[in-house]
Amino acid sequence: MEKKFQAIYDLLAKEIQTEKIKAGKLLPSENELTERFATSRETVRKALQLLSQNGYIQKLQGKGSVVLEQDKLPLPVSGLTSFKELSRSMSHKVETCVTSLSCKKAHGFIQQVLQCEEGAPVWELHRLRKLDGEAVIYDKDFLLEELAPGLTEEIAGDSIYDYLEQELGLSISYAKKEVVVEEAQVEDKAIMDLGSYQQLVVVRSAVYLEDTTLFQYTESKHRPDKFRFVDFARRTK
Amino acid sequence: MEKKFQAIYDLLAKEIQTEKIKAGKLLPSENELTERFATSRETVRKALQLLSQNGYIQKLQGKGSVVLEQDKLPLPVSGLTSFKELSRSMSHKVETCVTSLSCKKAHGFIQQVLQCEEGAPVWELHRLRKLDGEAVIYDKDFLLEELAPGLTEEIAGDSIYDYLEQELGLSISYAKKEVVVEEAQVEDKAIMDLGSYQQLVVVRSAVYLEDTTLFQYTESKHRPDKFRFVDFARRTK
DNA sequence: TAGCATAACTTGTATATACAAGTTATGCAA
DNA sequence: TTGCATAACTTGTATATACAAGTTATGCTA
Repeated sequence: MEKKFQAIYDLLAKEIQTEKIKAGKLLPSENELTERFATSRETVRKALQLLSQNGYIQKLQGKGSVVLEQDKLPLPVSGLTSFKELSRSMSHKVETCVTSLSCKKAHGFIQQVLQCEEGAPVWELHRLRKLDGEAVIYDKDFLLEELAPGLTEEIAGDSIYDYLEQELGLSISYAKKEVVVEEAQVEDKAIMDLGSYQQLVVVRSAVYLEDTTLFQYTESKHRPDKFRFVDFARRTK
Repeated sequence: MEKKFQAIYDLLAKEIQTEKIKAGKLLPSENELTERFATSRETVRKALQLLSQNGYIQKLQGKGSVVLEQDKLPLPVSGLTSFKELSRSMSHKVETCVTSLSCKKAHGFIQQVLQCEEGAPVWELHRLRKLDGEAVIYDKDFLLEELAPGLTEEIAGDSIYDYLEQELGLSISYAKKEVVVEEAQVEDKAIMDLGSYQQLVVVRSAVYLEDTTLFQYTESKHRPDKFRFVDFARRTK
């Protein structure tokens, strides 16, 4: 059985997305929702909390839950969205080209960031991302071989996250991400359509599994004019 | 009386920060904490949820709550951190210089983004941020005059958020943020120490109050080599 | 000893109840 | 009509209980 609060979340999220409930309006009260879904108020509140965290609604004590504008709504919560998802929201033609996939022995920098044994087998995956025909993003992924033994070029060309979660049953838990601007290297210029750009936006991210082990390290280089990062931050404290 | 779960959160967060509880170790179980704080399990769970959201711990069903590494812990949750906070975590000399503060009548673009009446009074605040003596960040803030009537240059030179929250009692609720790279304008080059850089990282953010009204719009231009954005994303769904 | 079922933990979900705190509409009184 | 107390909403916090689901250690059995 699917979790109840998740089901309520999905249903309400869809109603907001399809504008069945319009922005600016109030959601039905917690008590009404409790009755409608034949559940307890706490369960409804968990669903509403999720909606709030993901930018669908804004809760106001004493008033109710206001539905927020959705047109500019950023992706779930930045940081774990794949290129595929990203392109779905923009309306562009997207291609992914695997330029290399090899299994190497970890050493030096990679061994250090992945926190694995010296010489442990590690997938090194290079992917070139094209947006409307132009090569504008270059990804280098490093992931532990023992955790994704069946990786192939075909799989890698699709969404890696989908493969990890659906096929391997690994559940990705959280990611740390850093965004900086760096000088384009000679090899970057050879691979990507950089035009006269001399700098690249570099996104480095570490993906952790549920057991807190570091699983994947990615360096993603973006042509500056095609880079866009959207973030939705909520005040917690 | 302070909220109980918040108090528990503060206490545990401090213990993690001061490494009284070390990274990699498990937190006491929910039942133990319930007893220790003489409260109910749900209250403890709310505190733990906050700790998890802010990257202090990682909850694992059946095992417990693992304390995460804190050294690389990014700022609270990106998006609402002020320049002052940012500089505190890095160890650099920081200066803020208010280059202009004026109250203008809203029109055109600004009237549109702030969603206010044509001609409504709006503060326009320009600030130059220096890092170790170099002018590397230029902020333009626009905020509704009626919500911050007593703004002065002195206040603006400090942290605006502190002023809004502590002095005016306004509670900031959430912010949308966009990060892109754009060509440096002639006036940018005149104001900032750009060297040979031709592009700037531009962060545009909208700050909302609890009643979901847009309150402040900020455009922050960063010299690319001094820009760094850190994000901590947690899988929600 | 080795293997395995099980007991004893852990966190996750769902329910019910009570009252606090904030907002809004009602309706009485001046 | 105006003003104000109040009632009737809303969401927020705190508590108690029950069972599900996942992990780990115990200890029995072969």
